[in-house]
Order: sequence, then C-alpha cells, then structure tokens
Amino acid sequence: MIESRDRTPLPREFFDRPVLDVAPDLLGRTLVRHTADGPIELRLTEVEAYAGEADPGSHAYRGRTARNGVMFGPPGHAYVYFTYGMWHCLNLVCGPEGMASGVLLRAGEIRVGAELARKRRISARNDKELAKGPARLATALDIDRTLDGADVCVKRNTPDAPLTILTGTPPPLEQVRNGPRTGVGGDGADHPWRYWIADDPTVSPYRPHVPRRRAT
DNA sequence: CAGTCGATTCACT
DNA sequence: GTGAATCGACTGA
Repeated sequence: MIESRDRTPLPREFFDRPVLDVAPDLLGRTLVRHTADGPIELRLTEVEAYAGEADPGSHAYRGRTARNGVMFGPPGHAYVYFTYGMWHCLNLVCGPEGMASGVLLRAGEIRVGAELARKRRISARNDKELAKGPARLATALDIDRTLDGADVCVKRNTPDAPLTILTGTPPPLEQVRNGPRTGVGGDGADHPWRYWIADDPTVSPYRPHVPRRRAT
C-alpha cells in the first residue's frame, strides 16, 4: 500500500539544518502521537526557535545539564522539559549535532483523536483551545518526560514510535509570520524567532515575559 | 543545601 | 487584568 506524499515521515536530514531554517518549515506539518488508546494528530501552527548555547533565552545557554542533555545530542529527537511544577513542553532538536538548538512546538490544530485530547484537556472550552499553547499541546498529546530523547524520525508511520512528524501540508510562504518569542525575557527577548500561520485560530496569544514577584 | 524561579495555565474580579 | 498553583532544576554560597 502506498502512502500519500503528505503522510511520509520527515527524514532526519530535515532536522539536521540550522534551527532558523527548520522552525518555519515545521509549520503545517503533522505531529503524530501514538498512545495506547489510539493516535492523536495535530497540524502545527506555531513554533519557536531556540538557537544553542549563544541564545540567552535557551535552556542550553549555561551549558549542558541533566535536564537539557538531549538538546546536545543528534537532531530529530524530542526534548521534553517540566516547568512551573505542572506542565510539560515539547521541543524538536535541530542540527548540527552539539549545537544544542531546538524548536518549541507551541500550538496546533488537532486533526485526529480529538476525543482523546478532550479527555486530557477538560478546561478547554472548544477544540481550538485543545493545543493552543505549548503546555496545552503537550497535555493534549499525553507528552511527559518519559518521551525525553525519543526519536521522531522513522521510515514508516507505524504505532511503534510514540512520536513522529509527517510531511503534511505547509502553508504558502506569504502566510508565515514571525515575531518575538512568548514569555522570553532578558537579552533573549528581542529575537523574532517565533513563527506562526497568519490568522490561524489555534495560534496562542503573545505575552511578554513577566518576572515573578519575590516571595515574602 | 537553601533560595529562587520558570520557553504556563487557570480561576476569578 | 491579576494572582495562585506547584515542584524540580539550577545557582551560588
């Protein structure tokens, strides 16, 4: 049986490029999460690039640690981190290996398995909100630290791999927007490395970084 | 080893 | 628009 072109998994070479090339190219691609209850598929509408140890906004800024180790490894793998004591966020590691760059998957449109996603996203008021935001996306797709380091590049799209990326249907170039990264402060705030599809209702709202008030 | 805070989200005013 | 939730990683002493 021949799979249609847009169901073809993206090869590792796709990710083995500079992160600023990969990030906008991920828009419109299909993220597939194989769970025990069935597949959940999402069309990516919003991403953010984090460009290695030289990027003050990146987790890799202060070098390799126990948490960010996967970012320093080969491209085409998932970097999943836990934050705010509650949430997980999913990144895809980009090349070249050792540069510790990655793309944060911020939002998307659930195309398959919405019933499964709704069960995990009780507070979502409608299906546009199921994966509107990086932690919401991870929650909807049942992603946690057990997927940290998972290889997202496979030869065929089978349930064997927990997480894969298919070719999908990228938007025309004129529909790609970019601007400052959400919630990133300090010297990393100025880089316009957030990319999204224009006028897509699943894209999350921009919010500047706000330092938390000190504990009493 | 204690203090600080986060690539966020949600409930509430 | 504002503040709470919640905990592990990271930092600096």
